[in-house]
Amino acid sequence: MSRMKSIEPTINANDVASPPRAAQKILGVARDLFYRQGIRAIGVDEIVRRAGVTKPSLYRSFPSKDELAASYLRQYDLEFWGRFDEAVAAHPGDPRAQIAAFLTRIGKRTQKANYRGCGMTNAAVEYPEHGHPARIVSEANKQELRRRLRAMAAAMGAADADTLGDGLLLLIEGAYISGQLFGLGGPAQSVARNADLLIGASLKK
Amino acid sequence: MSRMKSIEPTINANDVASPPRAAQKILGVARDLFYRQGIRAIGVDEIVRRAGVTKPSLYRSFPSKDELAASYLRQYDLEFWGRFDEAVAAHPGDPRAQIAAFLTRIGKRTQKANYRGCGMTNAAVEYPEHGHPARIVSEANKQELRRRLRAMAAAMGAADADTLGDGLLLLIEGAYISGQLFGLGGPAQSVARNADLLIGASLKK
DNA sequence: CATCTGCAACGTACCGGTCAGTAACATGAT
DNA sequence: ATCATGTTACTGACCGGTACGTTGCAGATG
Repeated sequence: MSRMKSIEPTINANDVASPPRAAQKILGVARDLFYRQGIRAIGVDEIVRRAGVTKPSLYRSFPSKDELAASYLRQYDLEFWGRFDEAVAAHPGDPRAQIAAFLTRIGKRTQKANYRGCGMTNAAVEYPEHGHPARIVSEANKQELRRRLRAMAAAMGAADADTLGDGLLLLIEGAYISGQLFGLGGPAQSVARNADLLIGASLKK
Repeated sequence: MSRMKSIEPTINANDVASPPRAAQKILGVARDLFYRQGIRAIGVDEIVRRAGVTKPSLYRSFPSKDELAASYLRQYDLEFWGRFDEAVAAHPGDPRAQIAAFLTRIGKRTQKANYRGCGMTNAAVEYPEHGHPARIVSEANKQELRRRLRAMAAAMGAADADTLGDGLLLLIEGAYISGQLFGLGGPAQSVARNADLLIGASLKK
């Protein structure tokens, strides 16, 4: 804090538990490669090569590749809820509009090139084994999403809130998958419209 | 055929265009392991070991592991359309009931232990690279499914048939994924109910 | 000031195991 | 004898992971 270098923010000096610089580069590269090509498809050698570091640097910051994948997903989780809460905050007290905003955004993202769906969902598909570090993060994220969607469905006044919340979750997961299965012009672009139809049908008593 | 062991049905002798006995054993084992654990997670050594054969036997019948995976998916494709057409045939001329039957069956399957979703969908997640043999089979299956769902939506008299067809596809894909993400009691069990609500909302002008 | 010391972050070089794939040979039926 | 099938034994590349030496820098010592 005392010395000023004007330029160079010096990411974080030694204030609190500074992670090694290499760790951040590794996580950044791993995040990119894991998302775009899959976790199993990427070896640690390629990660360290692209990050410009070496393997021991990776294993000093992460106990294993599986834990590196889990770290990637934990960061993904944070960003996911950031986007979700953004949509929620944009329409205070109006859960239907919140869902619409969130799904409209998903629908648009699925139409961008190199879209590869949800990193959480993909990781769970790649690692079906129960108890895998990456899968644990993924499952926790999905269960929290289910909880929130059901709560929002209840706040909308749905007759069967749990069914509507689950229906919205199915549409969302379907959009993630369809977005990477079909390219441009795929079914995922209609996720917001279909969700709105489903909500309408679930509200009318 | 001469010797009788009383027990032992001797699966198929050499009747017609006999594919090597080993090839069928290999494909059977591969199908099981690929579906339950993922294609990338299973090595060819484990396949031949569990099939009781050796590696050259595999590579005489299949040009590569990727092509073996594609063969697995082609068989999966056949069985998939078998189930689909079964639901269709059960309700002639009533596409809404056909969809309901198909989705009810999916909803039930997702609640069985060791359910791992759709082998096609999973393979596409495992192999994001365009042009991969397994992915080609998977994409073709999904595009045909989309075409049929849209046609059925049109036959129902939906105002926007393409949107409804795509919405049904999103629900189906969501059920596949949710079925393996959440265990028992997951959102996938409500897929038929949500689809029916969506259909109802899409039909009423 | 110059030098030493301690330590964290880094790189070199390597480990055994497994990956997909293959060459060369054995077997068994016709 | 021929030919499709099965087997043993191997390849080079890559997997995740590690033992160990090197570098750079902070603070202490003279």
